Amino acid sequence: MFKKVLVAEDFDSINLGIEQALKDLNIVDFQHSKYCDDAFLKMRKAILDHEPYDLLISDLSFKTDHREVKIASGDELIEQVRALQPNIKIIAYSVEDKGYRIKSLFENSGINGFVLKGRNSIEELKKAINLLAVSDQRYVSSEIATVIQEKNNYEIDDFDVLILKQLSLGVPQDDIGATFKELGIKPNSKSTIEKRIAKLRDFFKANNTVHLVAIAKDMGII
Amino acid sequence: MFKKVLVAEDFDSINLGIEQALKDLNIVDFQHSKYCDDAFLKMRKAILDHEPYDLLISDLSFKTDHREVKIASGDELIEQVRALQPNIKIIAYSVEDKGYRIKSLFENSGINGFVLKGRNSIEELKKAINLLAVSDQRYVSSEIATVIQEKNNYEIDDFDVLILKQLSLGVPQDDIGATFKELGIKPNSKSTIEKRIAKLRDFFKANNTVHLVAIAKDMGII
DNA sequence: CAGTATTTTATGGAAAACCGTAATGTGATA
DNA sequence: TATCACATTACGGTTTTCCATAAAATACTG
Repeated sequence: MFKKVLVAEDFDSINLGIEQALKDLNIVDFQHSKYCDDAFLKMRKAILDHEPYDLLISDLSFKTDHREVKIASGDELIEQVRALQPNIKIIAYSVEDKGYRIKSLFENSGINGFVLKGRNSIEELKKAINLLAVSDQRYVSSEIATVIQEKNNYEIDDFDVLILKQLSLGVPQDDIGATFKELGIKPNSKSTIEKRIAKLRDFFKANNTVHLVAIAKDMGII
Repeated sequence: MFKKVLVAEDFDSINLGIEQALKDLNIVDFQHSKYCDDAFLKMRKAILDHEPYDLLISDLSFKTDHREVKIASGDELIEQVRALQPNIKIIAYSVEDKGYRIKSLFENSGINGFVLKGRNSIEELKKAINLLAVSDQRYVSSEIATVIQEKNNYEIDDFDVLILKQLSLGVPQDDIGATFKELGIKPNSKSTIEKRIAKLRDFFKANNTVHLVAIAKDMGII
């Protein structure tokens, strides 16, 4: 079982819940940080003290407040921790349920487990901890397991996201091409932009561009 | 102090946190429901048993799952509970931080307190409980207090929200008028719809309608 | 390298959105 | 009832978006 655990989570109420889970597993040596920066510093200090953590449980989104921070999101924290201490096990504990996002966490950020916050998530969290303590398998919340492997033949790429973002900022289609040209982004003709937007409308079954942006917002793509 | 408390909150981790807060206040008679429907049934049963709750702590948004529900959101739950048992104290405990929404909870749904989930929210929750137990004052999280009284000279009304909602659903401006006519909603000419949208664009400093809907989504108005 | 497919760009016309202005309707007031 | 203020509707012209088609550029293949 894990010997030393760090929890990065801003909400105090959830921290109390996680704490309970850890106690149930007889893990007594744990700390938590309400800011990513703090968490990272704790990780680094523990290494210097030759008492490194062997598990990180991290939320993904952190509220912003008066305090200025270097690491603003769990995504960033996880990536930096992975770089700092490659062998540590990392569990993301979040409400995020977009396959697109979770897949990326496994593939790009190198998490070992993903637990979806919800009605039964403390049990899931315990399961994840138990599994990762003894195995190098991945753990994924049961609810997510199906979502994560959905292969929508057409994958939204970064270019699509860029366009959606511009649209949501109120940039007219004509100007998007110009903006891209300035930024050195390759396809940038009015025509191509139009075509992509049409494809996105089609893909998301949106009636018009306003609808498209509303959907993209709902899905958290932008 | 409150004798009997009901907590409506779907996340188990947060429930554990709230539980801790109640224990700290020496409140031992409390239950929690992970679904609004359950919460409402519990409230009703308690009245029939002549042992009604005297405090409801409710989240606002509940995840949807396989289960079919009548009451889907904390907003609805609160309104129905207020109708069922007018004298009960109700605290909304949520991440919602839009002044527009919170104001409406006080004015239309009749909550007595609002506590914003966050890094120090359990303490705030305790304060709210302590205050409402002895007084009929409103309690509002300190962070929110400022936001809530911002008086934007122009108030977005229900008609505006209706239009924004239609737009976000992909209904073309021409058709919105027609839709309103069918529903018997009064101003419904193409011209008026146009004018209102223009006013909203102006108010939110949106470059175009796509931008407007993106902003409205961000602000949680729709 | 020629030939073919795919992507990007260009173009023009139709539809929708945008914008100002004028006409009409409605309610309050004296 | 007359008048004023204001909201609603109507209308026309301009801009932007939408959509189909075609040309040009690029990538792929034998």
